[in-house]
Amino acid sequence: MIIISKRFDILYKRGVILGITIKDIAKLAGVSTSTVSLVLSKKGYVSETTQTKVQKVIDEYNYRPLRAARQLASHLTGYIGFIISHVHLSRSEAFYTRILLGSELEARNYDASIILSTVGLDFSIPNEVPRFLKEKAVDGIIIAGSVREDLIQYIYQEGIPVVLIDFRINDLHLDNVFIDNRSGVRQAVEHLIQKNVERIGFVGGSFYHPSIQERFEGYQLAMEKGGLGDIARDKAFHFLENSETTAEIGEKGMAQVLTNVPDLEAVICVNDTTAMGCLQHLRKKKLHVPSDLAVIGFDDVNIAAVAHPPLTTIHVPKIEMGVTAIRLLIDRIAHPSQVHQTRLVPVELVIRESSLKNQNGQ
Amino acid sequence: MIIISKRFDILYKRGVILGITIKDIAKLAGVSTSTVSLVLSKKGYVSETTQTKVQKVIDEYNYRPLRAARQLASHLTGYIGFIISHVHLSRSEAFYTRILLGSELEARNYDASIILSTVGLDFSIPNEVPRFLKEKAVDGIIIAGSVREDLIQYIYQEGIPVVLIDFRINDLHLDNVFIDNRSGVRQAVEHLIQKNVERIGFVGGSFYHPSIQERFEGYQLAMEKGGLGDIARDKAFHFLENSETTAEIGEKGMAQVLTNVPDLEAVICVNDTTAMGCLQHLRKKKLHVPSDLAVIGFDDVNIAAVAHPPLTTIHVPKIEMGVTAIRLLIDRIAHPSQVHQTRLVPVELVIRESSLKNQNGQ
DNA sequence: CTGAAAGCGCTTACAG
DNA sequence: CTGAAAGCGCTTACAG
Repeated sequence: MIIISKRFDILYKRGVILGITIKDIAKLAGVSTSTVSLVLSKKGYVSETTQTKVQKVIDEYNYRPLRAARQLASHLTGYIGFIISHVHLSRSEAFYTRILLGSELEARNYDASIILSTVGLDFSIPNEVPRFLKEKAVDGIIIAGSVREDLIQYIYQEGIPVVLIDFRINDLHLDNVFIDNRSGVRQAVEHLIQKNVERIGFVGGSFYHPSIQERFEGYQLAMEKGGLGDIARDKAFHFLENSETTAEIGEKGMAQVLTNVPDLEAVICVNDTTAMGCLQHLRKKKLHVPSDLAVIGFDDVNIAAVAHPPLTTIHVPKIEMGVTAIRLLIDRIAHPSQVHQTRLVPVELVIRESSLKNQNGQ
Repeated sequence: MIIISKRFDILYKRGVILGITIKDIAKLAGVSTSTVSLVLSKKGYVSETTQTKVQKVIDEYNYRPLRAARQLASHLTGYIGFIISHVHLSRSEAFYTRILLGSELEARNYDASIILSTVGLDFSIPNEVPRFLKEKAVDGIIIAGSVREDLIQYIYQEGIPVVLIDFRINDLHLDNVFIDNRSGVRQAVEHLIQKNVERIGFVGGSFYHPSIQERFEGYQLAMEKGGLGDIARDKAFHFLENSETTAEIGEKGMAQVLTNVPDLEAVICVNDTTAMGCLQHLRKKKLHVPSDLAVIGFDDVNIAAVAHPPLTTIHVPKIEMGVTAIRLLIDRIAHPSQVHQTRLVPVELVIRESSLKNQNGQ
C-alpha cells in the first residue's frame, strides 16, 4: 500500500472521498440492498418495475459500486494482469505495444481493467514475481512475447488462468495466440517465385523465440514446395544469428549472404527491423532495391510503410492479437479445466515497392 | 466484473483458489489478527519478539494479504491509473512507452501497481471516462502526454490526485513533470554557433502540444541571445505545421526551408522523428549530412543513434520522467491540499555525427 | 505492546 | 420476485 499521512487518512474517512453506497441507493429506491445488487449485476430475477425504479436512482446519483468491495464479496477482481518484458515494451516497433492496446480495449468489453507488469530477466521466483500474482489481485494473466520460462512455470503451478501471446514453452499446454508465421513466409516466397525470382536468401535472428524459428522453417518449406529445395538447404543463402533481431543484425546478415551469393535476387527477413538493416546495407553498397535485389520483411510495423523504398512485408494484426488473447482468457476463467486452445491469427502479404523486381518497381 | 459460469464460482468458493488468511496466521502464531496486521504494515508498536514470531509464520506460509480486503478496510487501493492516448502508445519512438516503464518500475517501490487506460478522442464525459475513475479503484492518476482537456477537467473536479507528464492545460494548477525544452534547444543552438554555423533553420509541428511550442520558442530565444535575432525572426527559416510531428512533416519542412534558404547551414528539428524526415529529404537531394547541412533532433529515441548519419539530438530521460511522476503523485496523495509542484527534468545535448559540420565529420 | 470488536461496501445463498 | 443476514479478509480506533 502507498504510505500516506495521517492527515490524508482522516480526510478520507470524513467522506471527502467516500461516496454514495449501495445502502443509500437501496434506501432512496425503497428496496433492499440485495435488490440493488441484483439490478446492478443484471442477473435478472428482478421485476421490470423494480428494475426501472432502482435504475433511475442509480442514474440520478451516478452511482458505481466500489470495486474493492465487490471484489471481496465476489472473489472476482475484474482485473487482468498483462506481463511483458522490459525489452519488448521498449522496442521501437510498436509491435507488442499495439497488442497491449488491443487487450486494453477488449478488456473493457468485459468490464475488466489491465494491470501492467513489466519483467526483466533478473527477478527471483517466487519472491519477486509480479505483485498481483501473490495478492490474488487478478482473475487471469496475459503474457505477451518471451519471458523467463520459470515465471510461466510458476504461474502454471499456481493454477492462475493464463494466455500466452506469440510465445510458448514446450511441454506446457497453455492457451496460446500465435501468428501464422509459416503462411506469411509462404506468401512471400510465392510472390517472388511468381516473378521468376528464385535465388532467395533469408536473414534471421534468435531461435529462442518460436516465431523467429517458424519463419525460417516456413521459408524452407515454401522454397522446397516451389522447387527451390537446393537453395532452401544451402547455408550460403542463410544468415541466422542467435541474438535479438536488430537492424544491425540485418546489416550484418545482408553483408554476409551477399558475399556468399553475389547474384542473390531477393532476401526475406525475419522481421521489418532486420529488413531495415538490409536496406541500409544495400544503400551503402549502392545497390538498388528492388531492381538489384528485392527485400521483404515481416510484421508490418510503422516503419515499413515509410521505409525507402516502402517495404513489402507480412501484415500481422497486432491489435486483434491482443483482443483474441482477452477472449481466450475470459473463456479460460469461465472454464478452468477445459482443454487448452490455440488461436492462429491470419497474416497477409502487403506488397509495396521493395519487392517489385522485374517490374520497373516505381 | 467478468461474467463467469456458476461452475467456476463454486470451484472458487470451495477453496481452490481461496488461500490462507490473516486469521490463520494469527492462530498459528498465537496472536491476534490486529497484531499480524501491524506486523504486516510495519507500523511499529509491536515488540521485537512478537514481530519475529509472526514474521516467521508469514514467511513459512508465504502469506500475502488479499489486496481487495486491504483496500476495502483501508480505503486505499494501492493502484495508480496511467492514462495515455492511443496515438502516443502506438507511436514507434518508444517515447511515452519508456515513461510508462519508468512509472511501472517506481510504483513498485511504493507497493503500488499501474492500471493502464488508453483514451482516444471519441469518448463522452462522464459516461465513458476510464473505469477506475468512477469506481474509486485508484489512489491517483498519471496522465502522459496530451489527452482531451475536458478529461483533465473532470479529474480535477473529482478531486482525484493527478500528475501530468509533458502536458499542461492553462488555468489549471496541477502537478507537472516537464521537459526542459528551452535548455535543450539552447544547447543545440550554442553547439552550432560555436562551430560558426549561423544560418540555422527550424522544422516543427503541432502547437497543440506545449513541448512543441517551447522548442520553437527556445530556438528563437537562443538565436536571439547568440546574435542571430534576424534569422530567429525570419519566417523563411522556419517550417511550422500544426499537425502530428511525423517524418513526412520533416521531409516537407526540410524541402520548404531549403527552397526558401538555399544556403542554409543547419536545421534544428522539433524531435527525432521529424529529423529523420529531414535526413530523408537531404538524401534524396544528394546533400550530405553534416558537410552540406547539419541536422539536430530532440528526444534521443532509439532510432537517433542508428540513423545515417547518427543523429545529434537532445537526450530526454524518459524513464526518469515516469519515476518522477510517481514520486510527485505519492506526495500529492499524502498531501492533497499542498501547493502544486512542477518538476523540470534536465536534458542534455548528445553530439553524434549529424551536426559535426566543418570538422571533417567522419 | 496487544487483543476484541466494529466496520469497510459489496454479493449471495437462503427463506419467504 | 424480494429482503434479512451472513460473510468476504482485512484495518483501525479503542481499551487495557
